[in-house]
Amino acid sequence: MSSSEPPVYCRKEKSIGLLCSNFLSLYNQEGDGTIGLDDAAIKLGVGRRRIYDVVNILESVGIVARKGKNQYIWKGYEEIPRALEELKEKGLRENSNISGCCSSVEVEMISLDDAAKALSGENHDSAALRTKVRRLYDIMNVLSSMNLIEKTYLPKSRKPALRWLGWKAEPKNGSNAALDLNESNKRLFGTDITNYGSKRNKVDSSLNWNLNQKVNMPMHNRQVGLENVPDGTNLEHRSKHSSKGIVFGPFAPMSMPSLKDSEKKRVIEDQDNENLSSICYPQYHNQGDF
DNA sequence: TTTTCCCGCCAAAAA
DNA sequence: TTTTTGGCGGGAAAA
Repeated sequence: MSSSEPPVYCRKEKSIGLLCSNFLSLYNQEGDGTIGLDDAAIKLGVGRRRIYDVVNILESVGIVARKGKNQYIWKGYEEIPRALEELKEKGLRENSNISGCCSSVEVEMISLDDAAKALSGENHDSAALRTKVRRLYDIMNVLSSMNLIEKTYLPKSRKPALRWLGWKAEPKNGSNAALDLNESNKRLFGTDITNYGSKRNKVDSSLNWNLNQKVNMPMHNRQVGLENVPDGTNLEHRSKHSSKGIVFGPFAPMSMPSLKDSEKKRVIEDQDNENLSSICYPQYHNQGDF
């Protein structure tokens, strides 16, 4: 009758892409550089499982590195080129070429199911492929939240695809060959709180939806007001703490090694399964480090 | 309807 | 053993 709160469960507010953005915003200018998983989970208002999702991908890209149990360290965005290059080297080393695409060593755009196909080797199980696609969505969302890739569609087939964006180091403007991700960025960070403890199908309408407002903004000037939801005990404080105005650092600071047109989205394949050998491994094998 | 993909069960590695 | 990591797929929101 009277009190009719919009009890709509909004799925987008719980996405890992958003979680990744918040994670990066939170730990970017931490001088300490230490990242505790529980701390991150609490501060970002999600369960530990979701932190693993984000952190694993960030690790594969070099932004963070595992330090120990429940401990990661912040490496920074400048590690991205190096990490991607290593991933590519390893991918090329262990696998002559990827099954599926055999043109250049790098592709700037592949369809989703081509990627899933490549990740599955010769396995043509529809179930396995579907699982792969699900993982791919996860990875795509975090990588695109960092503007490393972009979700698009094939021009011809209208099928979902990913395009490599990277840092636009295009020596095309005639200026210095430095990077310029100033205005060429397409998809930008969303900045919201990630979780407020509402379930999937049922919503607790007893909390305020305090969403931040900046969603589209170049990365250098991105500012986030982080809201911590302390394990869902009292989430009744509205967004008013602007004290934590975090400015998102530039993606690639200043001294970017001259990365050629290499570094493709090999990240995805590698992080998902590093062994694209002749045989198909139905099992994942994440980072071979310790 | 199909596509997208969040949630969390639960098992494999660590501790 | 307990705890930490993280595959994996159900199934519901979104398109």
